[in-house]
Amino acid sequence: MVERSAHLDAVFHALADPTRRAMLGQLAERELTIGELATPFHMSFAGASKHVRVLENAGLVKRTIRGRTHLCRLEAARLAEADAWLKRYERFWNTNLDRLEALLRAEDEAKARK
Amino acid sequence: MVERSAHLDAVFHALADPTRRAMLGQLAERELTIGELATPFHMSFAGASKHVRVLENAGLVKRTIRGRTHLCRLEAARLAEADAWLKRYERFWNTNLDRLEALLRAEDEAKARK
DNA sequence: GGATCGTTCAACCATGTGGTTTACTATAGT
DNA sequence: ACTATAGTAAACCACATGGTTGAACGATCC
Repeated sequence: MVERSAHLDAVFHALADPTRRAMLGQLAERELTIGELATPFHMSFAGASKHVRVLENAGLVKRTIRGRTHLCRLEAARLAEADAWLKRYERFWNTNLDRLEALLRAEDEAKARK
Repeated sequence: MVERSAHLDAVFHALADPTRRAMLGQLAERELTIGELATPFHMSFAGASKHVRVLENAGLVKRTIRGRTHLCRLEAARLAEADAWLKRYERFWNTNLDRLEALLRAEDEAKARK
C-alpha cells in the first residue's frame, strides 16, 4: 500500500540537506569540480565528495572524470519527478493556479471546438 | 554561504520517506486519525505516531485533538515552499518554459527600449 | 469504579547520517 | 624521478532514524 519510489526517496533525501541544495544552486550556474564544490562550505574534500555521491545516487548530478579532476553537472530530470509528485498537491495551496488552469483548459477546448 | 532554510530541510526530509508520502496521499482525500493512518501500513500505533510527528514538525500536517482521538489534516503551504524551490530549476528540464522565458524577456526588453 | 480505547512516552535496537582524519591512488607539473 | 594536486577509501565519532515493545495517561463506556 506504500507508494514505493526509490527515486523519490533518494531525491527528497538529497534535497533535505542545505549543503546539497546549495551545491545544486552552484551547479545550476556552471559545471564544477569536487574541489570547487567543497571550497565555499569550508568542508573537507572527503565531506564534499560524500555529498556529491548522495546527489549522484539520487540522479541529480552526473560526473565526468577528466584527468584527475571530476567535473559535476546538474541533471534535473529527477527534480522534475519530485516536482510532478508535488503537483498532485498543488490544488491544496494555489487557488490562483486553479483558476489559471481552468482558464487555459477553457481556451484549449474553445480552440478544439473552433 | 549555505542557503539556510530549516523549513525546506524539514519538508524535504519528511517527504523522503515513502510511508510519510503515502500518509500525505491519504490525508489529501480526507482527515484521518493516527489509528486510521497506521492501519494500512501494518505498523504499530507508536510507529505511525512518530511519522505523524515528523510531518507535523515539517508543518505538513495539523492535528486537532478531539476527545481521545487525534485528527490529522493536510497543511499544504509548506509543500508550496518546496515547490517554489524546485521551480528555480524548472528551466533545466522544461525547454518549453525556456523558450517562453526567452520570449517574455525579449518582449520586456523591446518594451524597455521603445 | 473498572474496563477499554486512542495515543503518547520511554527504552531499546540496528542502521544511516554528516562530519572528521589518515592513508591511498592517480594525474600533472617541473 | 620528485613533488604537488584531485579525489576516493576506510575507519571512526556523535547523533538521528525507522522500527519495535511495554508501560502510562486521559477520555469514553458500561
